[in-house]
Amino acid sequence: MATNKYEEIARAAIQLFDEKGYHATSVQDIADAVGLQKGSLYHYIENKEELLLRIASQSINGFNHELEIIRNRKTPARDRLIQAIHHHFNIVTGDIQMTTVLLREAFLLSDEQHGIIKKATDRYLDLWVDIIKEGMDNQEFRSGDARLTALSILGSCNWVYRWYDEHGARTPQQIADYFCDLSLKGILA
Amino acid sequence: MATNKYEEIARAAIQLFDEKGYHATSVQDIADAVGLQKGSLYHYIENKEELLLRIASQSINGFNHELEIIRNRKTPARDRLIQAIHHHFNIVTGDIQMTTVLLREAFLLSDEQHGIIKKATDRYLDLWVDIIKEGMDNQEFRSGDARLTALSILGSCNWVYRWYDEHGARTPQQIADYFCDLSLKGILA
Amino acid sequence: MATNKYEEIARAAIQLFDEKGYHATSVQDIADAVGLQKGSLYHYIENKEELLLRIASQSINGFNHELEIIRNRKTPARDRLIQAIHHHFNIVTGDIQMTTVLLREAFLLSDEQHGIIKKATDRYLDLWVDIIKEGMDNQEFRSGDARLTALSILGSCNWVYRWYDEHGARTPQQIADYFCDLSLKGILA
Amino acid sequence: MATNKYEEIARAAIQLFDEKGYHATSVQDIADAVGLQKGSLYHYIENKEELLLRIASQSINGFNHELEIIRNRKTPARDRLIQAIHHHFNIVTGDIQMTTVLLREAFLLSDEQHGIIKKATDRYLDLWVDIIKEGMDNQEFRSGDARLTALSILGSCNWVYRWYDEHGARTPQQIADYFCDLSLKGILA
DNA sequence: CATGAATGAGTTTTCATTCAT
DNA sequence: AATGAATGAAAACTCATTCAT
Repeated sequence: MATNKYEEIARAAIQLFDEKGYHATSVQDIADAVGLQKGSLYHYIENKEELLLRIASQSINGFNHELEIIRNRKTPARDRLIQAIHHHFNIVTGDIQMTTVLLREAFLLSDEQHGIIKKATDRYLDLWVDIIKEGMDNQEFRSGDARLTALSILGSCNWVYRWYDEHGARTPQQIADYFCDLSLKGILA
Repeated sequence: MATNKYEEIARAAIQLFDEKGYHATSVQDIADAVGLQKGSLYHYIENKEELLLRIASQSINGFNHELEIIRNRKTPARDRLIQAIHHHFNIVTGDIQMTTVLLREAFLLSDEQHGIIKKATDRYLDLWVDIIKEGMDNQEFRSGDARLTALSILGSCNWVYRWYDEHGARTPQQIADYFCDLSLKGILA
Repeated sequence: MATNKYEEIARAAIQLFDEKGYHATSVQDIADAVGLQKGSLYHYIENKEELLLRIASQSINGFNHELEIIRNRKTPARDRLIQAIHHHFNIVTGDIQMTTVLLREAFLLSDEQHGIIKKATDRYLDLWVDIIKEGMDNQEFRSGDARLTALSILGSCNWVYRWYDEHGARTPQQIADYFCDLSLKGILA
Repeated sequence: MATNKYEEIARAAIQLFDEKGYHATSVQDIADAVGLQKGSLYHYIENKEELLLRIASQSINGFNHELEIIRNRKTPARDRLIQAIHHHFNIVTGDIQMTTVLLREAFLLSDEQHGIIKKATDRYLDLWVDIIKEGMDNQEFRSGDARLTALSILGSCNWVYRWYDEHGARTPQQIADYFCDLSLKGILA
């Protein structure tokens, strides 16, 4: 399944951190999941915390990478906002466990390591704000507080990790479309 | 300050669980915070998990109690939705630490105890759905998937616990107003 | 035997550190020796290293305390040197295990903690140097390098921890007398 | 530098055992120091303990070999004692790290292996005793307890490993001369 | 009500050694 | 000769909980 041992370990850790939380997952649990002895894990990871850091980093980098590209497109802000929402849904629903680790467990890192993640998630928010601000500036969007608007939309998109069910009736695409519509037009008749 | 010792303990626990997470907070930490010996805590709590359960229960009950009332009012759905958002903001910003414990730590409870919290939070969502569905039925709101709509609005309101800063420029009231406007009318010009 | 639990633990540790060395002695070994569980030890010590530090500190403080007094006496340097040698023998032979820990194991402490011991042992040497220098100045002793002389005499006295046998034929007093004679008059006929 | 790989490994081990002690030095540390993988070391050594044994053996054999020759010379005991002291200083100051390993770490060997070293160091003491006894018998030296005398002189010479500084003001030769003078004539004016 | 000693199971991590390649 | 993955035992330390006083 996994292309190499580290990936296998990280995948097991992601699943366990998602299910039980970082601290309730022992190194023994991870070792059991990949069929290694506890001690052998340390060929692949430096320690448990570094493993969490790598997982969280990989996750937020995935979010940032493409949003960076979307932000820079020369298309209407409205189109880019829709792309941003779809992109976000793709990542969250594509690996909901890893997203959960990022959003719920990363704060457990030591200040220094958490700072790395914090910086990257702040960057992610900034990209959303950029798009919205441009839309407000060119009057595609009603004027307002771009940051608050971004926090509102991003909040509803982030929350998805708490309720999305891959066996549910709707595809991620459909849900994302619905969320786009709500964000753009609101709920009033 | 605290009206009794249990309240004092719970308050210390809330603060510590918020800062460091449930598992990273030791019973010793809590004891230190209230100036008791570890052993003495057990006169007031049954065990650490029960303490978490009580905190989470108190929190979600606070959310549910008034929303129950709001839902039952005979006023337009639009008004009740606005009240729901304001109510939510009041509770989150009124005790952001307790909200954090509810939203981020409660899943660490054993299945049985987590079930209690899960049922109550599901109930909370249902109340939002009820209001929205009524608005859709009487054509105050555009027709759509009331549950998805509730998840979207509730998501953006829940996320507030991650970024709200009591020393920020805007009052909770102002932010809530802004969020109501966005939910109702969207961002398009 | 021991007047309190910490003393009991320290005594067990001294004996084990002497026999097997600090690193070859596990916390479990110490716990076994005093009939406690491993975890219970930590009511009395902060950690294993602090235990070593306390033992080494107690030991060197014992050496320094009385030599300080001897150095300050207004008696001939020769008398004080003899007292110093006797004092040293008393301490070494009175608790040869603790002396062994001080002389052989203290360097294993972290730099910071070892620094504390190093400073105190340097002080001890200085006291010997003081006495010898005064003897050289007032011509009780042949003139020479007081520090080298001190290192020579102290060296032969320290080495005692390696060979002294409490079941041997001579009492510490007798050995000390013999060493005094050698130091003062040499071996030549 | 090293003539072969084993020498290189032993040299690295000597340095590390001196700095950190035997148990605080991991096989990994030694491997790192010589630029090999941990596993590769085992082509050159049987195990860590055997490495310590070989180092300690080499060290004590160096001490014994020439003292054997000195003891057997047909020259006055006084001359041979002076040669013994100079010889000892040459070895200690010529490789103070190896001497440290011999004097401070060898006791960590298992009983059987430590026995080998113990026998050789006992032999070394015996050679000193022989010389001194001959000096006492032929009245070059004052009569007395030859073994105690040897322990006194050897002690001050051994202690050198604790304080000798190759960047110090005096050469090993000068220090040895000074120690010879003290041993022979004492410190009294 | 409060203490603090004691527990015992648990945690993460280290490490000397082996061995197939 | 060299590697590096794997082991398994052991290390120091933590912690929620109990209970006699």
